[in-house]
Amino acid sequence: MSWQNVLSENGYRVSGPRRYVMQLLESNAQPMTPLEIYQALSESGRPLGIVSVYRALELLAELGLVCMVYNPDGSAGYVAGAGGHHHHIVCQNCHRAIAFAGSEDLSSLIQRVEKETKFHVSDHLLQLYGICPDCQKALADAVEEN
Amino acid sequence: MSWQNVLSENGYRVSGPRRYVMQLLESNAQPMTPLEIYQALSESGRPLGIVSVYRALELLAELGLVCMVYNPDGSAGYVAGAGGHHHHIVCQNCHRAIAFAGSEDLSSLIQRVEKETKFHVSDHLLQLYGICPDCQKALADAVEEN
DNA sequence: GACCTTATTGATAACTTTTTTCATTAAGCT
DNA sequence: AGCTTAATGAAAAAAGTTATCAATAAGGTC
Ligand SMILES: [Zn+2]
Ligand SMILES: [Zn+2]
Ligand SMILES: [Zn+2]
Ligand SMILES: [Zn+2]
Repeated sequence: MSWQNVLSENGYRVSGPRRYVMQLLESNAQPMTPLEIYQALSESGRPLGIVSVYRALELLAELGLVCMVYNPDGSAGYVAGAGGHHHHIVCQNCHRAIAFAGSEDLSSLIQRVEKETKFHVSDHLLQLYGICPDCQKALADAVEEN
Repeated sequence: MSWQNVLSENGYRVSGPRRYVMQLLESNAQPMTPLEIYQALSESGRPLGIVSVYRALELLAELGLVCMVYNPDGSAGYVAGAGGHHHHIVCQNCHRAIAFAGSEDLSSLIQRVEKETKFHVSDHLLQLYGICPDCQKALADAVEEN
């Protein structure tokens, strides 16, 4: 189901700002802050109030159409969400964030921790950090040049 | 090594504000925001500028003595860090955060994702969410009363 | 313990980010 | 095309964070 349909079927309108924000995030793998989104859209001739960016993000996040990605330094940004349970792997060099399916097997870990802490685990947050293929290549080339 | 020693050995002084913040976080399992820390300390007769809270947290985080815990809603707070590689499990009811050792086995997951995405994985962020033993009991009791 | 040096603090102000308010606009429906 | 009302934009308020600099106190020396 397209994000337009998700909006409609939940009784929300497919408005300009929502479309701009969604399309921008879909076209850009780097997580973006509200301000960055506002600036990018303004520069590309899609003037909208920054307030609308905040409101669009709030709604899109609620509907699971975008999600937050945390950087190791604690800063965070939004990326277009893949829908369903998934996680992101983030490049520490170019900050690109790629989703990977949540079919991971954490069950043995979760069982161990449940036994250890007596907690009941029902959810989790997982992100991987590393270097993307492009940056691996770029970094390797840079070394060669020396 | 105690956090006092970590400060000293890195050339930092064990000052009042740093002590206040560290002791508060050590005595409180719930992640706290800078403002919450400031208010709690003010109320308990340890007046300090909120600026000092920010500065203390920045330094303590850099030294790995405190760390950030993310709530499912995107908000975040600081808890006293256990040192070394570890993660937190957070109670969705009382927000208590307990550390668990990072001896988890994510290697098969990481290998799968590396193959899938061609990324080189070098780090990760993992948090579990659930219900702590106390809250399990409290919630069960609440049901019985009906 | 008194004294010295200098890292650290606190108060203020500046700045950034987020939320509120409300009149105006436009999305979706008929 | 016209209607209804959700959604937007501009401005202001509120909240959160960072910068500045004189005053303070931590840690070392005598
Ligand atoms: Zn990269
Ligand atoms: Zn998962
Ligand atoms: Zn609990
Ligand atoms: Zn780990």
